Amino acid sequence: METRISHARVTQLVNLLQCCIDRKTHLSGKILHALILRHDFSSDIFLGNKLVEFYASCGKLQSSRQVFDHMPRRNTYSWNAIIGACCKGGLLREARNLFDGMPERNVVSYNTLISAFSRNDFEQEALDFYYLMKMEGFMPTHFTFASVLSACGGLKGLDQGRQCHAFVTKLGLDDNTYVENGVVGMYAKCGSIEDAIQAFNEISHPNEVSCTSVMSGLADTDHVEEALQMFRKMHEGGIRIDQVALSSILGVIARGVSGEVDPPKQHLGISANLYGQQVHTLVLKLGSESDVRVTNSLIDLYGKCINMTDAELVFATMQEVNVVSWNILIAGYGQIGQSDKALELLERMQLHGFKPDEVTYVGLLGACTKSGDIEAAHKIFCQMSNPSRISWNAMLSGYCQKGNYGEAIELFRQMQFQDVFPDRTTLAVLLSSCTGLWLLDFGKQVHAVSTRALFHVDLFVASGLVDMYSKCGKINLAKTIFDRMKERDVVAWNSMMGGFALHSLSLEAFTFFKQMQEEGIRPTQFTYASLVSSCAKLSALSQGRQIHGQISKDGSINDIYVGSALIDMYAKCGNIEEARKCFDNMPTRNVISWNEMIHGYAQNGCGLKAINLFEDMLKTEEKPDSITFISVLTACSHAGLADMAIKLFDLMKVEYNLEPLVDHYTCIIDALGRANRLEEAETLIEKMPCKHDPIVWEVLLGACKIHFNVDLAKKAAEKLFLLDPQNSAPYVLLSNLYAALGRWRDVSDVRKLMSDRGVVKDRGYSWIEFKNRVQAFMVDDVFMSVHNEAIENGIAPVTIKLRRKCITRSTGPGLPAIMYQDIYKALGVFNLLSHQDANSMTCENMMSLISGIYTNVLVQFLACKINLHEHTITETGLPICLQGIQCSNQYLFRKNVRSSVLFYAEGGGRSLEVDSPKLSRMTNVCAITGN
DNA sequence: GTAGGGTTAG
Repeated sequence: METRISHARVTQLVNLLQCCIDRKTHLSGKILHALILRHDFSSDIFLGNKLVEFYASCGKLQSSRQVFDHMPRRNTYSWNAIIGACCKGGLLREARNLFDGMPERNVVSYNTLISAFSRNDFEQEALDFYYLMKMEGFMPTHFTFASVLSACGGLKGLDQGRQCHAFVTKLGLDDNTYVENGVVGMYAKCGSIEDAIQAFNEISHPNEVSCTSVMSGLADTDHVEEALQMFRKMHEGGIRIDQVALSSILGVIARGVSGEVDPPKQHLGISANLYGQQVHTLVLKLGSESDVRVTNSLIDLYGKCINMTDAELVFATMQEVNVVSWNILIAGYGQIGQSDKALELLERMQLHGFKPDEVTYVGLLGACTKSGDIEAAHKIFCQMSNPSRISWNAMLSGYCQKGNYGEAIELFRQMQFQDVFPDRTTLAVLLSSCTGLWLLDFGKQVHAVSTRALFHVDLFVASGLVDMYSKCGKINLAKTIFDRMKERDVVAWNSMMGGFALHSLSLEAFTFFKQMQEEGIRPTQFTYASLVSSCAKLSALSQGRQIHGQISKDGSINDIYVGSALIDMYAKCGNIEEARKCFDNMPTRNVISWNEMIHGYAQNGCGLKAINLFEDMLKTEEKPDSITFISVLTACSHAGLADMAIKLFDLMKVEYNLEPLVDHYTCIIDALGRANRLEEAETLIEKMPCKHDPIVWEVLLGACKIHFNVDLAKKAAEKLFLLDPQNSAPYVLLSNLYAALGRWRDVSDVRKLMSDRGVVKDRGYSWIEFKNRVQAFMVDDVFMSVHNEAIENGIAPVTIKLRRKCITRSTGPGLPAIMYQDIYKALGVFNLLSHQDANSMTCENMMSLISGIYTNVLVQFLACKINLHEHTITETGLPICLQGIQCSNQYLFRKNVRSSVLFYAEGGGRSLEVDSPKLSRMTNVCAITGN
């Protein structure tokens, strides 16, 4: 009797407690607790369990724990209740300890833990518990799979996810809505959108959860348009649009605007604001404006649409605001570089009692960086008490974006002292700083660290490595890393193509461009800039024009770097009017554009125009830099304006505070040399800080050759023998000077000296654009091997007629043997052309042809053969594109200046840094034998 | 008694 009464009492109390749990009424529950104690019911396990649950539901974890600790007897439910309470309160470690110590577990114990770990972003731990559960012989339920599938999605663990899916089907649990949605969500999160859609289609009654999962999955895989359609279908199909769906669709639209989507779908950007307003209306209609997460998504979208007015408006009318809302606003202003507004918001939020968190500071850092105030960013960074890796990264990338590479590297050192470990972003930023400073050794260290941390296969890190190695001169290493990459995006391709362009591996650049388009990667302005620069290096005008056309269609034409590259390309192809047209059409110009145009005039022998343009530039905001002066000084020397060169040289030092580099001195020596002011040039060299740099002596020697000054030429050559013993240039130059004077004995003496000392003339390469293909020719290489390779590869070989006898007779006696060989080689190339299609030969083609070949004599010889238009020969006797290449190398490779100047000016034979195995691998290469 | 889809940053 007594027990029956107490049993009824207990049931009554349990029911009352359940009411308190449902309504989270703390006070009433506490009164019940008091009642339980007073009537000595505290030994009842069921009541004790309910009390644990009740306190947990009110967020009173401590009380929960107290009840549990004082229970005289406990069962599995009691343990599950306290574990659940800890999970609810976020004390996962505590929950785990309790789990480990409980005498007997059941499926619910596992499910509770799995769910909690999965929801708190500890997906791997959640899976570990799942595997443990199976090992201990517990059968997973639909509750288990709902969490486990979600964990697989969070880990992007497609394989584990598939295994779970299979197991679900095997157990026949695949008809549960939660599990079905779990499967869809898992595939969507893993990026396997086709599987997600298939799983979705197999659901008999999809609900708002299923639809939202697919929608987000579509957006994450750049199918923004389809994601929008999904939302429309959902709306029309009468499926409930809840707050999660609203928040998600706003995120989808925001994605379409923030440039994370391929360019063709970017038109969403234009209408995103409109879409935003439509969903905004829906939010109001459904009464969801009270949900912070929905309104936060809304202000985020307005912010991304650069519609800060509406963003502020929503913010002002929000019923509830949290830190995230403030952060979104700050990021919105940061994105448009309004750091003052962002800082003002920081003050406002603190005034309203909100404590800025890490995201706030990162947003502020971004705002300051964007507005260019990197010192302010650093100040904010210093105020942060314990910056996380993300904040360090934000600061590092701020420095890197502004070109403060040294600071970035220094900051990284500090980061290490603080024991903050780098991640992929850190390494990528660091690599780009190494690249900026050409710190190959440091870059290699970063490579080693990346490899150890297994980041070297990461898309961003690997692209950074490719860029670092190629910009630091290790193009083959760059290529190896590129080849080993598992996935490649447009940035990776751009890095590689930029490397090829930089190293004058233009044919590789073209091949890669084709390949990347075949793989469906859309080129960006960086791609085009590299490619156009490659065209420029080859003087490949028709390819250049084609690319120009594609650029105009693609909309990259207004890019400042693409524009500058086009100017360079046209100028190098001798098409100065078109270069100027590009320059005039540019919506904005920077110092690079000006330099490129001035340089273009200079290299095309339009010295005065270059100087005039330089004067125009001085009237604008843009300040000339070191390179501007190289261009304009080159112009002076080519135009024979030695005094002007000296005047500008002084201006540069005095007015613009620019320290003259070897290149500037070289220009001055060249200008004086061409003007036959050789003694003056010599005196100047002696006074120069860089008088031991071989290049200046080479230029002087070149000038001596033009003006037949044997004494000074000998002196310069002697100097070069000492400074650069393996350089063949002084021997060739000197020998050619003697040859020009008919001093054949001296010629053979120099040749003998050269061979005695083991100096070998480097090979030169020539190339030609013909029938829309760029063909490269290698001098002094084994013609037949390449020829055979071409046939093996199914490339139609081009016939080359060798008419040695004929040439020897036609040019007559008097020229040295070496000259015959050169002419013979050149004519080999010429015959190739004339044999194929002499009539269609354009002036540009011819310019391309001779740009790679030899001496003044030869140029004139060929010029009269094909009636080359008069204006293409400049006052110095060198063809336009020839000078262009000379200058282009000065621009990029200081080390090659010496060889290229000589090579092109005199036919010494040293050429660009092309390694022969690479060249012979080119499919469309032809080589011409010497001897 | 335990479950699924959502907001800010690099």
